[in-house]
Amino acid sequence: MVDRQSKKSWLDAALKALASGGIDRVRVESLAKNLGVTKGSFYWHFKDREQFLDELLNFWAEQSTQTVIANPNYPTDSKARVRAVADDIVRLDLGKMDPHIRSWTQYDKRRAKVVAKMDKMRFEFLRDLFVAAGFSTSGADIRAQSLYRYALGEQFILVKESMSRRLQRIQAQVDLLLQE
Amino acid sequence: MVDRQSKKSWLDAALKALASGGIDRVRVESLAKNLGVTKGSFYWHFKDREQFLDELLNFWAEQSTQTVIANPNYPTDSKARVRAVADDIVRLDLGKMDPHIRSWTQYDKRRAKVVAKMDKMRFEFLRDLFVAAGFSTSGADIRAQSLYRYALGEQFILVKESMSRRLQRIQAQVDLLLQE
DNA sequence: GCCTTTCCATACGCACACGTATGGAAGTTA
DNA sequence: TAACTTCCATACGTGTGCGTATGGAAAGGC
Repeated sequence: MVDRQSKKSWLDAALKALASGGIDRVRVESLAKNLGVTKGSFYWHFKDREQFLDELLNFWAEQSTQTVIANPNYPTDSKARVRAVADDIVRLDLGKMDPHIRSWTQYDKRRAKVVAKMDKMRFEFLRDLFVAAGFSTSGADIRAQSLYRYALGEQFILVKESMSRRLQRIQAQVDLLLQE
Repeated sequence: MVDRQSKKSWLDAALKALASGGIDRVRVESLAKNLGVTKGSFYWHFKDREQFLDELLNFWAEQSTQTVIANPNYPTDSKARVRAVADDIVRLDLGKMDPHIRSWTQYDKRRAKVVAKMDKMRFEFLRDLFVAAGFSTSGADIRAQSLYRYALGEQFILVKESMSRRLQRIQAQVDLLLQE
């Protein structure tokens, strides 16, 4: 009658809830209602809400990593690759829920570590792109820092803009970073 | 015995709570406990929590505006002014609670408007700095967008870094933006 | 000194959400 | 088919937080 749930289906629902309004919308009974089950299911799959939120954070980290970093379809030309990645960052709304994640984990040391690790991974991914494009270590560093902050900031700007304008803008930013 | 409270003391406490863990830490009874009163006081000063949160958002907007934009002590030299502002952005942790604000208001259209207005003000303030530094309209535009996103992103990076390193980095970023 | 206004305490009802206890349905194994 | 495992429903206790009703203390006006 009612489909059986897996851990993943709970985590998927939780990610959606998180994106739609922050961590305090990730409620056991609310998710259960969305999934068409009761919390009896939840407490069979998970110990409690805290442990569930831990798994949720790891789940988010995995997904975010694979979305961009693990994409195998980028151009081989190093500068074109930077542009393609920048494009994806905006287009995929990669991390439209970063504000929720960060607002949630900011003062939770254990969880902040997971996010810090993500930041490190993402940054190093970008830095390697600039290194491949011929910049020195320090030059690639500052450019990667800049681009990553731009990407993060992009998600928090609440001014409405068209996608084309946002793409155009990040490309202008990349132009600035790639020059000289 | 107990000091009488004003609207402002409630809002101050709420801002602190917001910064310390997001909007769901802004609870009437919790704030009352911090202030050493009961919620009887709260409901005398405010209609309900919703209206209070509205006032809180405006309160935040005012404070954020005055902290940097209304600072009268910046250098007169246009490029030095950009550097001074960039310094303040990092040093004052201007908006260390932007993630909380944005996670909170993202899908609340009415409140998102307030935040969007803030974004617009901040951006225009930065853009005017670059215009004063001699850049064209479009050149100042892209640079201001870049710097603003950098400043926003700066608050969300959870990697621990020393203040001096952060200052050094944003100055390098400004160098990049000011060149040519 | 009395009255009014300002501000807060106390007590209550209510809704929501967590976690647990227990039973039962559906599938699996023997 | 009987026993066992997997997964979920139901019901309950508890805590927390919102909002209201009401009384009372403190301060100023008359």
